[in-house]
Amino acid sequence: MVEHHLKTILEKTLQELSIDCVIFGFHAGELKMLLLRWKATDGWSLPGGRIYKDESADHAATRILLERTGLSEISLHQFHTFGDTNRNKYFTEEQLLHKLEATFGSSFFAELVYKRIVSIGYFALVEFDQVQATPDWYTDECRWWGISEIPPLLFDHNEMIERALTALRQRIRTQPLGYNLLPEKFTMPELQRLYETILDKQFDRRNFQKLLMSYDILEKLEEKRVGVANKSPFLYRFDRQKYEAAMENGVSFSM
Amino acid sequence: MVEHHLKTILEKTLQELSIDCVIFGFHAGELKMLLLRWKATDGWSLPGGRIYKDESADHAATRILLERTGLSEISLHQFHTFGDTNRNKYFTEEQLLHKLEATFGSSFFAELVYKRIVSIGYFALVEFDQVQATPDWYTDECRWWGISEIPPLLFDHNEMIERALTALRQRIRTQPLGYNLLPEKFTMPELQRLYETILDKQFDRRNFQKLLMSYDILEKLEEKRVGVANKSPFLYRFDRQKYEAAMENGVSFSM
DNA sequence: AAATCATTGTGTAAAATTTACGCATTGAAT
DNA sequence: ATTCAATGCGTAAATTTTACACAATGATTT
Repeated sequence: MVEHHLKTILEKTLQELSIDCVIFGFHAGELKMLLLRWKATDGWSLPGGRIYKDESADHAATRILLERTGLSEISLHQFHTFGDTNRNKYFTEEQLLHKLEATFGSSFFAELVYKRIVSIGYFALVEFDQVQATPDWYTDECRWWGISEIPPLLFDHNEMIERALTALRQRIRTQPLGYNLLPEKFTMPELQRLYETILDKQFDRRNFQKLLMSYDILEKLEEKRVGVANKSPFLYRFDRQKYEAAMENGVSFSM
Repeated sequence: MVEHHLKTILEKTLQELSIDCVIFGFHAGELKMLLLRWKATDGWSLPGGRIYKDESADHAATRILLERTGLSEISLHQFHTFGDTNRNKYFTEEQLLHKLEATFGSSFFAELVYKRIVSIGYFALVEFDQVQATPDWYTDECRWWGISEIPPLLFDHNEMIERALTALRQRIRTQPLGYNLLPEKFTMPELQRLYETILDKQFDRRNFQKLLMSYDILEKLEEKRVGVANKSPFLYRFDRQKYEAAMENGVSFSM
């Protein structure tokens, strides 16, 4: 089964290139990302895949995101291309080949997967509860990991996550963030916690609110979040149009 | 000759990937970049090349920069990977194939070069006068073009330049710039003109000087530029150590 | 030789932004 | 009924950014 799949895919896709996606979610006050456990191993990796011969790299990334999460219409950001000759950074060659053989059931196929491949890295921000985490044909398990508990991953995927985070942190300084990452309605403290988590920094809630409101992308609703401890906070929602305008024109998050 | 070279190279390099470099220089108050004219055609492109099978993408970019300019020890920045299925954006398929045939002397090789290739884009900043502009084995001419006079280029290279410029403009906001782009000693107005050219914006020279001096990367020399019209300006030089520290820690160019 | 003039060197006040911080209110939990 | 942690709202201080003027220089012109 796995062998058949691999053979078919190898024929239809580019041989020297692949895609890897860092899919960020936000839950329980922590930044999380989706990881996959390779069949019959304890080896984890980022969601990734190959590029069909008649498919653009961007399309491949979008397709992979859809396959792993069920989500479409999510914007993906290409952040770096990983072109080292040996991208097996953490394990020994023997360890990695052993894992690959366990997954693919033959050393022939393991070698094919092990050979030099350049990978284009994309990251995406998705709404945690909307994700239907779905494994690959070569993975047993697909689940969220908190950013602080990520284990040593296959290939150079730990470095990929580092770089994706750097790119995200760079991005948050000039683009609004939260749409697709938070539920439709959210409170100001929730939005603040998202920013604080990504930048690993605390903000004064009064100044944070002032700055975010100055972007003119938030709509304050009549409703409040009920049933929560203490004073019930107002709910907010992004104004789609204004949010997109702010993406175009850029903002300056300078806290 | 060209055919032999192509055959040899095709064997030793990755088949589906290439590198393209946007090499920026600064001269006569204008931002310039190196372009190559393909043999026996009027078609211009960015300097580029293939990646050897045992060579990292970064190394290939460094090597290409060295081959075209004679310069080493220049930092290259990967800014985007171009993965569309059809990267011939400006000419018709017929026009492009015609040019490639003129260069390679056979439709067989033209087709090989025409097929789908994903390209990793790098940009570099170099000192204009230090560059020994050297053509490829498949190009007749290598020379500087002012940014405002760039013609329609082969493949998607106009888009590449746009993206490289965007990346450079992004970069200048958080990293110091000028080392490797200006001669060793330069005046404050010269440095300012560089910033103004890249960002296409004018600054107040007093505020500019104050901000740049606040980075603590410049050494003011005793000397002045002589023989120049009007009041002779002081010369400055980057303090290599402090410059690199500022690259690490980042600066905030907020004018 | 004197006058001209474009360019450079230098400092300060006003405006805008960012930061710091206090008190009243709410509503679940005690 | 009281407590208490979290929220809503506003203002003063500090810092940063912006705006701006006049003296000095030295090649060029008269």
